[in-house]
Amino acid sequence: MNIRLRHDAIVRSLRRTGTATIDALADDVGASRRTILRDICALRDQGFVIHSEPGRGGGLQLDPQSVQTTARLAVTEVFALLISVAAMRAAGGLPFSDLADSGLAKIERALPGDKVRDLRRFLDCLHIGQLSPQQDLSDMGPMDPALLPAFERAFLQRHLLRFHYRDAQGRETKRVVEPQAMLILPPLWYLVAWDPARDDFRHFRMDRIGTPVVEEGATFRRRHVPFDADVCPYRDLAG
Amino acid sequence: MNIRLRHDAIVRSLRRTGTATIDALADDVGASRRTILRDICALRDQGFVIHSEPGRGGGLQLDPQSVQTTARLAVTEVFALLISVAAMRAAGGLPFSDLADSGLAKIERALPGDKVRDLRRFLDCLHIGQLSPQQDLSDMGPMDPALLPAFERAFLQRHLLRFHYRDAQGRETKRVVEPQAMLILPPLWYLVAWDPARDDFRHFRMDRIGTPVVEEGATFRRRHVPFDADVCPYRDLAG
DNA sequence: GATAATGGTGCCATTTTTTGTCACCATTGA
DNA sequence: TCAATGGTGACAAAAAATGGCACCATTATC
Repeated sequence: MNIRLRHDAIVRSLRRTGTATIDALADDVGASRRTILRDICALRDQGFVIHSEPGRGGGLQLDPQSVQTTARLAVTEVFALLISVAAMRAAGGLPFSDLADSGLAKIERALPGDKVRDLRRFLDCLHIGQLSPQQDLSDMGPMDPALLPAFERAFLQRHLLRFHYRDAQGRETKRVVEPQAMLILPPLWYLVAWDPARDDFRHFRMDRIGTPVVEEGATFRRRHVPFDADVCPYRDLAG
Repeated sequence: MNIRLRHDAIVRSLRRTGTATIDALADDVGASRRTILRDICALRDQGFVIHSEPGRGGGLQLDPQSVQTTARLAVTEVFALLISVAAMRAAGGLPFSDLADSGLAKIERALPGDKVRDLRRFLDCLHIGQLSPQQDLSDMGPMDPALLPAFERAFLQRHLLRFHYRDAQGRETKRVVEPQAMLILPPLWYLVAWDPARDDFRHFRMDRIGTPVVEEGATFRRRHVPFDADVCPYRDLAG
């Protein structure tokens, strides 16, 4: 039997029986006593909490709280989870935000190294806040999640972004900007960008941005994004 | 080299180089051509999308969208993630809530069957809403995450809960109640319970509940919890 | 059409890892 | 004391992974 299947079988058996002796497990999964002991070691290394009681009447016991699950996640899914938990924390937090963080940390550790670096650099560009209750959301449009890859690429490789923008008054303008940060004020997202044509920062509400095009040829340098009330008064500033 | 490490190395190499030939990969990770081919097979089985182009100028190419990660999560961590994403969605949502859901669905599928049932039943008891801005949070205390297991047990096995409760005026009372639901108004949590002594529903703010004791002997039946404005006016009701 | 570069498969001997067996130790309750 | 239990080390046997080889199919280039 495959070693991973056997590990799963041992966990199942322990969950079912509550307490089991090594010999019972060996019988159950069809392996030798020694192998079971090696498996128990491996499972403990993997984070399962298995209590053992020596002596007559003893045995092995799996802490049900430590039952774990493995899932394969795409990078974008990990990203979405990170944002959700971070935004929730910014919104006031839940008693279990710490637990969620520890889960996410495990997920992050499992990511390939370069993806972690990318993710970190992208997350560094994110600023999460709370929307003031006065904000009028009546005209909020949907945002296309498919935009994300373009933004990620523009942010990570410092490429200029070109898009059409429709402002609060419905005026449409063409923009070529340096994407410097993302501002999240659930449920709104803003792109904070340096607009070279206007020589100033501008905030663009993501649901008002037309399909963006990454300008592969041009790069820019990062600027200090001032997130104070003067520059970022939590409203649409892209006039 | 360990087989898993080599698989990781291959994925890294493919990500770095874009397109690579089998021989180049073999050189890179220090294995034979045959082994690389077997590894590619295994990676494809694991869900990585690897395009291959035969003939001169061909090679292997990893679909960057298919990079995946596996993490082992404890059940409580899964629970915390579910709550965070659900609460975020209730608070207005993010453009990526759907992606987060798809990630969580994968995680949930990987959980052992009985744990999924428990989790569902517990989640059914959760009601997530938004706090009205008028709520005074100045006296908000910390909530002990260690309370969770007791609540989970009480909910799932329909056991009465006994605890001390300190109301908004600071009065302390003893309670023995039927836990019927949890109301989450970030950052506050409420226990919605039927209080047999008062023959009515009561809302208890979680941070005002003393260490709860599960009454193993007594069980109760579930009641319809009315979540309308009359019964749940988003304030502390446990008078 | 020939040729070289590429992905892909089957076979088998060799190397590495995993497994089983055995002897032994420590702890516990009867 | 004794029997039942968890735990460790050593070593040979069994199983799995690996490398090398021959060979096939496809493709671009000469």
